[in-house]
Parts: sequence; structure tokens; C-alpha cells
Amino acid sequence: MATIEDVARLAGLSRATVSRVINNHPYVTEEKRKSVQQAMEQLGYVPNSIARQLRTQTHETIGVLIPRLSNPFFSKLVDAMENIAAEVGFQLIVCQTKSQKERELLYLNWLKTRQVGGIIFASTENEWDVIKPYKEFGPIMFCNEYPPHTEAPIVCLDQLKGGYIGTKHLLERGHKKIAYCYAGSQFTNIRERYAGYKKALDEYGLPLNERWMFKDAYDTRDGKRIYHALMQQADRPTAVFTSSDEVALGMIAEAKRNGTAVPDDLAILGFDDQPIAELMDPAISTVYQPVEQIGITAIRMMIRFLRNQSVPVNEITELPLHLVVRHST
Amino acid sequence: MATIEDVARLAGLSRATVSRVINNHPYVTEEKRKSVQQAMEQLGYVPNSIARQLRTQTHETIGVLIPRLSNPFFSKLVDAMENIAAEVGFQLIVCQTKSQKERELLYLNWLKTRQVGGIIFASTENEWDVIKPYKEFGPIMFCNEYPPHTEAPIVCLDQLKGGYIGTKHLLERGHKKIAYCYAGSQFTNIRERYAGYKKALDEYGLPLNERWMFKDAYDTRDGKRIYHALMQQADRPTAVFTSSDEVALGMIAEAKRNGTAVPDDLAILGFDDQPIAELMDPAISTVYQPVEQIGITAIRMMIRFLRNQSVPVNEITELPLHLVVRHST
DNA sequence: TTGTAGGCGTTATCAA
DNA sequence: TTGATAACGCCTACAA
Repeated sequence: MATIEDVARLAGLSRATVSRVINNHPYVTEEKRKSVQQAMEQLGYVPNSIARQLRTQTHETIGVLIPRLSNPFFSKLVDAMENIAAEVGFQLIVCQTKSQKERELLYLNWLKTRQVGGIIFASTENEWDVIKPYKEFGPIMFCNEYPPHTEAPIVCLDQLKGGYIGTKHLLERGHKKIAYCYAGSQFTNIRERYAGYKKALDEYGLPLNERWMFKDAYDTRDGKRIYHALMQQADRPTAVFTSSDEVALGMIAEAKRNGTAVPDDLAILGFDDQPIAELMDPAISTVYQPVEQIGITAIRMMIRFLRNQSVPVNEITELPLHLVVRHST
Repeated sequence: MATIEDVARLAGLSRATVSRVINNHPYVTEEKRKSVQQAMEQLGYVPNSIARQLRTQTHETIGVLIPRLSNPFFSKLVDAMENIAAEVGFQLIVCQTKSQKERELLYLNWLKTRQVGGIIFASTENEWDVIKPYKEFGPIMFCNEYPPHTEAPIVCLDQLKGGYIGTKHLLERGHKKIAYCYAGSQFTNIRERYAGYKKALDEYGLPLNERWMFKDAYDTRDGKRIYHALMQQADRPTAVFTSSDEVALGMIAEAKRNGTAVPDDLAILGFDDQPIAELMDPAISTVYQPVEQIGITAIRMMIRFLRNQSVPVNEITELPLHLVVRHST
């Protein structure tokens, strides 16, 4: 590999001048610029980004924390982020926490070792107090989900509204017994969604039934499990507000297999609006989340932090959500 | 951030000794080792991986080239790889080529800039002659797909067998008119699958009908498109060997919407065996691909290359494939 | 067993 | 406008 030294020698100039050409600095005669460029070309020279990072104390790698890539919501999110990052030469590092606190911390420590320059949390496991000390080592921000008391930039969705419009839709369809599924921890902003659910119920003067709350609802397997738990109850709900299209998918498949008509016997509402939602039979009614938008907004912010070496301001950006009515409700 | 210098000073020793402790070198008295460790602890010292990489000329970042992350096959593949990589402190960089030659080259160039230490191609756009020169800048290997004449390590699947057993299954079900879908370029080993299809047809003494070949079959949208193209033909196939579960999914959804019974009017065979395959109605018969296995095998190999700074041997590792019969055929 | 000193490939400061 | 030279943080001959 040719180094800046090689280029300098070939061009008959100093490393400093070559460096100036590379970085488009002023005060280089056109003539010398030309000869440097020619030498670079001839040697196939490309600056070593490692050396550059060491010298400038800058970073061009961003860690994105997600539970797992095989969850379509997150793969789509990372997809959107990567498009932007690649455009400007930044690298995205996949960090799958597998929903484990320790793994999240493992990746957070990469900030100290400089293996990543900044971190975007797209999901969170640890509480803010645990994460906060890492702010010292690089920009940290949240998108999609964040723990209470977060003191960092946030890009998120109006989950309260999501919970509200979803529930209201079911209520308007005449349902009075509506089950609710949620993913693990209620320590993040996802509990906002729950508040929206309660709000809608309140408006209709309906009580909340604890037995119709189902936690740990992540994927199709959970959907199946919850379907059975639901059907075993004496006082059965007539509708379910699931936590994701995955869960809805699993429930619908299992419902059909067991002769439960959807939506007649059981209405099922998804969340996300993934491509499969439209393809299922019945097509899944769901709450659309602008995944790409969150991704793009977040990554742009992070790139700005890294470029300007600026301290993130704790602003919060909230993106809208809307209902997509199909045939499962 | 504390540096090795700070630790040395606090421990009253030289940087060299500290470095020896960090890297577990022999010839350090237990006593000094202790005091170094204590100093590191006290300062919260963590080695700077950038500096280390520059000094040792080693790399701990691996670029994985895929068309796009939102394709479940690839997100699962990267998922599997990342698990292994994270275990040993290596970083995985997502490189979405979007099936574009130029984007693939963009990422290949990251090898020169040292933004990545090695590259795993999980899909390929450019021909081997174009890729070959980059071998000089770091280990390159292929998994899943590879261009003809590849001179690099390969981890792949027995696509010929995949095409063969899939087609044979349909033939055994009594089908004589079998359509075939394939993804874009026939320049990679995916053409092996096609050879398997032909082989099975040959054994049954059946001719190949060019009008039943459908290209550019990637996702659900393509499945829908191909369904319609299929139905418009005067002499219609009774079965379709699709190129992925996605495509099968789209076809089935569209078939149902148009009153075509699956599998009675049209048998549809998938490829991959993704989770949804089992959840569709009818559940999709498909050819199982051991995605995790390919991922794990490939990433382990790459880590070995990077660790030992060894030149890759052009070995080829072939993993098995098998049929999963459900209800769509 | 430990320390000194040089260098990995850059960029930035200063002097010329 | 250019060129020495000193860092960035680390590892590793070599010498002691």
C-alpha cells in the first residue's frame, strides 16, 4: 500500500503539501496540486482512514443498537440508516443486543475503545442512569424507543396517538372487550402506547381488564401463544390490539388453524404496517409507523454530531403515525 | 480519556510494561502486573483500538455485502454472522449494494482506505475479474453466491441439488408443466439451481419451455407480477418453482385474490424456508436453506484470516439443502 | 525483568 | 506557499 510518503517522494514534494492537496486546503499552487494528483493516481494512493482517525480524533463509524436484525421492523430501520451513512462514507455497525442488558453494555463499551464513534439506540435495555456515563465517550442518541428521564436527543413516534387511534378504531367497530399485547419492558416510551389504549377505553367508559394484558409479545411464536391463552379464558375478548404485525400474523395463522374466524370471532389489529400485513388473508389492519423516516432523521443527526464534534442537544423529534384499515378488524 | 501513558505514570512504570500487561506478555513480575491493573482500574483505562490497529496493522472490522437488509434471507444471514463476530470483539459493517455494480465497488474500495479489514460477499454484482485486484488489500471471500471463476474461499449451498429436489417433488406430484423463477443475473452460482431444474425435467423426459421462465423474481411484488404473466398464457403451467418464499408469498396472495386455488389450480413451491412460509395459508412447501450455518461458517473463516493475517486458501465449503413439504404443492 | 526509543500514516503547528 | 517536525496512542526491537 502506497503511503503519503511515497506520494510525496514521487511528486518531489513534502508530505505536508500532499496532505494539503488531499484535504483541499488553500495555499497550494495549481502546478503542485496537479503533480500531487498525478502521483496519487500513479501509485493508486488512498488515504489510510485508521491513521487519519488517530490523528484527527474523529470517527466515521456508528453503532446501531437493535434487539435483532431478523425483526423486520429493525432491519428496515437499519436499511434506511445505512443508505444515508454510505452516501457520506460513514459506516454502520450492527449491534444486536438480543434484548439483553449485558450485551447492550458490551456495545456501549465500544465507545470507550473507539470501535464506534457514536451510538444510536433503536431499542433500550438498561436504564438511563446506567447509560448516561457513556455520554463522555461519544454522542449517544435514541430513536424509536428510549428509557424514562433520558437526557439525550430523541427521534420517536407519537406512540400515545398510536395506542389511541388503534383502540378507538376497534371501539368504533363495536368491540367492548379489547385485549392488549406489549413487548417486554414497560420502562421505555412504549408505555405511552399503553396510555393511548387506556385513554380510548376511558372515553368509552370501559374498564381495563388485567387478564387481557399480554406481555412478552415480540414475534409470531408469541402471537400463537397469546392466541391460546386468550381462547382459554371464560370471558373472552372479541378483539386484540397486538404489539406488532409479527404477533398479529402468528395469531391469525393459529386462529385459522383452530377454526376461529378473523375478524368475525376475533378482530386482530397489528402494528408497524410491514409488507406482509397486506399479503395475509385476511389482510391485517394495522398502525403504520414511518420506519424509514425515523431512521433517516436519526442517522442524519448522528452524522452531524460526529462531523462537528458537537455536543448533542437534548431535543426531541416526534414523527406522526396513522391507521391502515384492512380486513382483520 | 486516559492513555497508556497516564497508566504508566500512575503505576510508576514505563509504557512498555503497561503494554505487556495489557497484552498478557510474559516477563512481568506479579507485583508490577498488579499495580498496573490497579492503575488501569483507577483511571478507567481502556486501550484505544484505533491506535492499536494503526500500530499492529490489524483489523477487526468486516464488511458484509448484501443486496438489502430488508430481504429476510440476508437479514437472517447477517444476524447469524453478527452473533459470532460480537463474541470475539469483531465488528460487522452492513454494506447494502442495492444490487448495483457501482455500490459494490464503493464498498470494495473501503478495503483500500482500511475502513474494513476484510469483505464477505453474500451477493455479487461484478465479475470476478473486477473484484480480483482487491485481494491485495485484504481477505475477500464469498458465501451463498459467487461469480464464475472465483479464486477465493467460498461457502455455499448445493444449489444444483436444491433445484433438482424441488423440481422432482413437483414432478412426483404429477405436474408436467412447471414454471421456473430466477433472480436477475445468471452469472452467479444460482445458475446451478437452474441446472438442477433441467436435470429433473430431463429425467422425466420433459422439454423446457422458455415461456415459463421468469426472471427478476426477488420479492412479493415480483410474485404478483409473475402470477399475472402466468395466468395470461394460453398453455398454462400447473406448478411454479419460485426463487424465494417472498415470491411464493406474493403469488399465493394474488392467486387467492383472483380465485385461483393453491395448490389445486396452481402448485407453488418456495425457496429458503423462512418463518412466514409456515404461517401462510396454505403453508408454503419450500427448499430449506441453512442460512445460519452459512453465516457462521463464513464469518468464522474471515475472523481466522484476519487474526492470522493468513492468505485465504481457495477452498470451497458446500452445505446441504433439503425439501420441506407443506400444503402449497 | 524492565525501560528507551522508534515508527505505524496522518495532520497541524510553526518557521522559513 | 512550502517544508520540518511534532504529535495522535500504541506496540516492539533492542539495550540495559
